[in-house]
Amino acid sequence: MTKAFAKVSALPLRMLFWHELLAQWETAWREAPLPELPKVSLTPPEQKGILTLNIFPLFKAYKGNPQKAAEAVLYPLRHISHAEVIKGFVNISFTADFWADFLRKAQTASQGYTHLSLAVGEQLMVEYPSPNTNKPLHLGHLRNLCLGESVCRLWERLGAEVIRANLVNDRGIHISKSMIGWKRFFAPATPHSAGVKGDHFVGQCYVAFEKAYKAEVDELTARGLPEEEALVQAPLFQEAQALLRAWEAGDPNTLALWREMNGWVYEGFDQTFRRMSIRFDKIYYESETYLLGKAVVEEGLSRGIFHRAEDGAVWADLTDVGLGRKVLLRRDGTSVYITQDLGTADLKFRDYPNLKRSVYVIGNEQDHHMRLLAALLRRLGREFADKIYHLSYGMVELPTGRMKTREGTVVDADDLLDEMHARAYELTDADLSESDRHEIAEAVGQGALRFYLLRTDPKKNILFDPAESIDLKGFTGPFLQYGYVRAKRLLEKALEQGLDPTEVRVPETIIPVEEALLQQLYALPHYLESAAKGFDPALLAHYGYELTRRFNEFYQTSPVIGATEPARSFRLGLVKVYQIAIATVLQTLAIPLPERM
RNA sequence: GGCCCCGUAGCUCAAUCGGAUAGAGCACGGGAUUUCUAAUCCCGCGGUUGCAGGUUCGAGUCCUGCCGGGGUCACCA
Repeated sequence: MTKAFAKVSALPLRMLFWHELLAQWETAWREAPLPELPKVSLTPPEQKGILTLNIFPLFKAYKGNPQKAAEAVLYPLRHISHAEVIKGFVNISFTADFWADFLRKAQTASQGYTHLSLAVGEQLMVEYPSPNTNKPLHLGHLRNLCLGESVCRLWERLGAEVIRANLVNDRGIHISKSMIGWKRFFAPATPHSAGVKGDHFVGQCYVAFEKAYKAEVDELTARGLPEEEALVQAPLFQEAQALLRAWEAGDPNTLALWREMNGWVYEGFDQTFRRMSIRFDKIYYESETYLLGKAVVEEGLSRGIFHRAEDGAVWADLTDVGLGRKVLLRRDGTSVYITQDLGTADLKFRDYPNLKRSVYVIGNEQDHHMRLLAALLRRLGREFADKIYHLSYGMVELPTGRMKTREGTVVDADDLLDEMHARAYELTDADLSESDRHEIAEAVGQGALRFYLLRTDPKKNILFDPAESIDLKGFTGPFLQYGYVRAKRLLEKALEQGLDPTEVRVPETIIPVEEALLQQLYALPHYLESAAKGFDPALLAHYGYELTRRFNEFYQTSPVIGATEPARSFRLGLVKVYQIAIATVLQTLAIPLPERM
């Protein structure tokens, strides 16, 4: 093996970024040719090496001789300074030349490092967070917003064009309830006159309705009416239904109030979106798409795909694909939730015919619903049906269980953002100006919250303990932000002394803390790709943490500016590339970069 | 009841296509600051990966059956 290695090490060296290097190796292995290609992974920290080639699968072909298998695998490879075989693993290290070159190139070339071209020319739509307009945003929406935005940014890193779309559920019985709540208990007040943020104001109307409605239901059940009956017969519910019919009939007064109240809500939402640096390229309103859905159902009906029951309701039979039967139009001809989704799905692809993917960021409580949607579109023969991807995420739970409006346990988004800000403010340097302190507090508070919501596998539920709330130490957003700030300040100091991080000299030796950091830095493109393709920002969050842990270890133990050449310039380059990498991670997770902390 | 998701240290979470001695944070105990920001670093403590089988060179990971938790199966959204 050493012999084979000596041969290849004589080849000229050229530093390649992750994807280029692996592609080159794969080509070499295919030409070799090997009975099977080895898997490449990062060498675990306790082992010496950067990359590990797994050659277990080759044992059969090489009669269980690891040395022979390793030789065959290593033969065509370049850039390697050291290799050792342990069991079925070949751990390899890179030369100091390679690393110096890497540190230079990573500073000047973003393409292939912080920006990849794996999805260039692809267009993809991400729909999030699609709120109802009867209540303010809550913690669940925050998880949705963080996930959605991060997934968008991940795909943009891969070179894709991303369309951020929001679907506003602006019609339906819930809006009618808010309107009645306002008429009964708040009119003629407005958010302005009440001094309340618009979405919160409308939320209060809704809650007021629900409270009065519940009182009516209680009274009816006390008089011996079954609850099902009481829920329908309560005067307030009747009124809400009448209002919904008036809305569908286009009653001018109803529409005017509806528009005004939705306007209040949008203004409130926009404030929160702005605070979170979220903007949309396209906003769909259900009030504008639900009729399209009805047309789709009619189409399916005329093509014999759906059928009308005797009572007039329209059904789809999906029992053959294990999804049972599903109503698409009520017996009175009005549309249900899935009806409008059919119309919206069509519209998205009419607006953007070249979408490679249409992503829906929606909680896992709607897994079944999304399966129905895809199955219905497939049945309708929509060729885009398979381009739909449901990014299903788990719910945010409290120690007491689910958040419940009725029990007042809903964690409000705006309140939480304020609380995080206040918490972070306490840790800011009192010598700074008030405006600086608030700017840092906002960045760090949001950083903590966003990291917290992103660090867990999307499909898993999150347990949110309001008492303990969000940490600012340990495995947190501020930990990564702090690493970024440290690097930034160090580089500023170096610049004051006229040091140039791009002038990276080849060090005599690379010490373990440097190599551990280099390994992580090198793997950035790998994590960007995995996180994007898996629609899983948590992968990147963990990467960013591990990266920063290693940076801190390096920072704590190894002087940079005070070091002697050539170590100084090499370390300075290392710090610079770390700064580039951690900034890439934070930006992709949509976590703010504070200037100082 | 059918279907889907989850179950890893006291708590919150990792573990890449099935790979090395299952790793972090919090909490707890101890230590580091004349040096580029200590929101940091180092050391210690902590495990029958829910249970029982199966597949194979190798299983937290795949298969089967149980147990526990959550979701869903609306002419609600």
